Amino acid sequence: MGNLKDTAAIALVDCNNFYVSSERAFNPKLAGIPVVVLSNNDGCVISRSNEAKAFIPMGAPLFQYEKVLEENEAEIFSSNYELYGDMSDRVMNSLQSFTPEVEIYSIDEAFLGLQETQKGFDYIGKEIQEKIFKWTNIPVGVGIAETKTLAKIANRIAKKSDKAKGVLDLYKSPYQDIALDRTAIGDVWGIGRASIKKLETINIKTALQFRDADLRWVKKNFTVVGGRTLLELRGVRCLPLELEPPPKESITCSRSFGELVTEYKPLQMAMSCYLMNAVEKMRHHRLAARSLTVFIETNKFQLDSFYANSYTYKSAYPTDNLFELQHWASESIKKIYRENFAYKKAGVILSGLILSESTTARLYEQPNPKHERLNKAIDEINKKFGKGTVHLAIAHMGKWQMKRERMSPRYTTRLDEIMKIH
DNA sequence: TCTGGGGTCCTAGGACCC
DNA sequence: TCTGGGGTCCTAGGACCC
Repeated sequence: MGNLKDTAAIALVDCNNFYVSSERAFNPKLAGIPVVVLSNNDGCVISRSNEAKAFIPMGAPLFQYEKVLEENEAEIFSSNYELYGDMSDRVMNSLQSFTPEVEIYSIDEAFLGLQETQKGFDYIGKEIQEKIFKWTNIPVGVGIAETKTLAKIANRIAKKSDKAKGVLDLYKSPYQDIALDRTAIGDVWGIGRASIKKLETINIKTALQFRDADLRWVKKNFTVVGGRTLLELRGVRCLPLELEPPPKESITCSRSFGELVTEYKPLQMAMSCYLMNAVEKMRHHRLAARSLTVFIETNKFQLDSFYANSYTYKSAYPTDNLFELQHWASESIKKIYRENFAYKKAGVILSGLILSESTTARLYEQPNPKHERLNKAIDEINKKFGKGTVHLAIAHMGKWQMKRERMSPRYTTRLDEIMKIH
């Protein structure tokens, strides 16, 4: 971390409407028209092209907007995470060619550490934008400033303003005060709904007002987190670039069902399926879990008949063995399942994760070596033939599976779907 | 009929210990 | 009788992020 001290500026590179842009990257017919991508289960709109932003809000439930979408001749896609994940890798790999100081912050965002050069940051920003588009077909915005929080603000303005054309350098800029004055407090990274409300009562409405507020008061009312945000707005770097991804603390797999589930059996099957996903990911990271949480819930929009519960199974012996975890899961579901409820959603959380090679030897119960070999075999097959090729017998399909009625081909990761390009 | 999923960090408060 | 006080660990829940 010491070598990062001389990083002059931080750039935030953020893909525009990332899921929509990924769809467009392989389908030129989608250019210039309204396009939206839906959440799992085709429930909500989670990515919109600029044309679609004019008439549909973020997070809009599809059923409320089907008519509007049709009137505007919008193209609608189910989410295709294999495609987006692969496009994300391409963008992130491309960014590495500009600097080794790349923090992958999310599927569509990265922070870059930039050194001062003669070209100037604005020039570098434009270069990044141009090359990423050339190499991946994904348009990005670039915001540059002293800190992550300021870079976020620069990025936001860069995307909104026609003049900036997606790149804005606010590093030691005389325009910083103007930028902060025009940024609503709720658009500051780290300031959410609850904080907006609290700040309203003392008449703080802009990023500039927050920056110039009393630090002690902010710390008292918004903890150290709020204090950091304030200092970052003043140009004091509190959030360093994290070049190595921090070790995972938990892995979740949860889904809403395509159809409501009342019976025990299909619930158990769904849970097995989610567990397999989660365990596959966990083993991929060479981790083992100390505890497993299972949760179920009915439709949260129907409060009169709502039931939700969870149970956490804990063991002194962390495990990465699917069969053992399957046992933990079934024990847990038994404890929280209630008859006569229509369940809408369920999930599993693996937590207390540690590196699997550091699991302590067991004094009494030895893990079954047959199981271990079988687990390894499953890893191999899934790696070779794609996720979820091998299932536990109990994890077979059912009506609870999610709807994905409008999915595009997985152009980049499935050989059999590559040829479907129009 | 239909309303996503996957994370982290922080704090307060209880249990427990000396 | 006037009911210490500090430390640590754990958990639940809030807040926020993409």
